[in-house]
Amino acid sequence: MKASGHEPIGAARPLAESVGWLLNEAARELTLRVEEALGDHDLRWRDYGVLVVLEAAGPLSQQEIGRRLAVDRSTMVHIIDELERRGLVARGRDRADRRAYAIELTDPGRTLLSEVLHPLTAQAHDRVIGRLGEEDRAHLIRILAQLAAGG
Amino acid sequence: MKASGHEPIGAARPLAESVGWLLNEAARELTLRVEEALGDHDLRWRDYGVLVVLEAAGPLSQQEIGRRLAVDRSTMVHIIDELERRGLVARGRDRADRRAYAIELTDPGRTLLSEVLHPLTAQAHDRVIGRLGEEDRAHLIRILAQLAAGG
DNA sequence: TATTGTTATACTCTATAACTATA
DNA sequence: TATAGTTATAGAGTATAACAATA
Repeated sequence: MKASGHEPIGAARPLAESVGWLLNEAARELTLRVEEALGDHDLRWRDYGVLVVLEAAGPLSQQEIGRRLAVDRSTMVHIIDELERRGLVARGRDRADRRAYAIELTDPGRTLLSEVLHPLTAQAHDRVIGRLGEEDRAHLIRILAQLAAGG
Repeated sequence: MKASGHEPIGAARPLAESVGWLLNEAARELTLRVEEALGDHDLRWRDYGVLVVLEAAGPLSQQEIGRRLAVDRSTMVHIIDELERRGLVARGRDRADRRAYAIELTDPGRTLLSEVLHPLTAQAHDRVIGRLGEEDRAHLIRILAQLAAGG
């Protein structure tokens, strides 16, 4: 370990200088703000994620939505149950595979998304990353995308 | 809303382009890698956080540690219980306030941190942010610090 | 009165395993 | 035999509220 050619990695650093820590702090705060905003409409971060995925990709099976959001299919059942109960999504049938649903956005779901939820979450985002200059913001997105791509 | 002077914030964007999403993805992956590494020593992200805070700040009360890690004091009890049981921290008494403990790193705790845990977590970090060039890495840290400072 | 640590408790979130209907 | 959805259940993690000792 000592011969790894790196800076002294065992050195005592304040937590506030660790990338991992900072990354988690930033993510937590942003998630918190977004959930605050969504809370007015009794929605969670996850619910919004489902709606956004459907908006971008079109009808998907529950399992496929779960795969994209890293949520187990048994957990997806409850999430879709609730969104369906509120009329934001509908459980259509996949004609090619009758085991699977084709979960789709309803018109009210699509409208809520574009007229209320997107603006709200964008505002929440801005309250956090608005602290950054335009250039830093673009930089941040590019770097994060690079990290995500490597996963 | 329409007259806010912004880009069309209601536009359908793939989730993968949202800062919030990317931030959470990056944080989750990094945390996962770090926990993988710590798991070999039966420690969690939180436990490591406690040790690092103590290493950087010296003896602190349970509540103060919790405040810095955003953990409730009732939850801190269990975390410190376990770390104490394993001899990594000790519950010293705060002479100025006999209600509070002065939680301190033991010598084995300090040694484990510098000889094992710091190197392990640094390696885990590197496996994630090593994908970035030196310049981007510095940039990322600076930007995240800026975000954190604004909180 | 307020605060530290503690305990018991309850709640949220999530995954596991077993089932059904289809494939 | 394998897979989508479902259900019941169990586990982890956490916070809330009340209590004792001390401030």
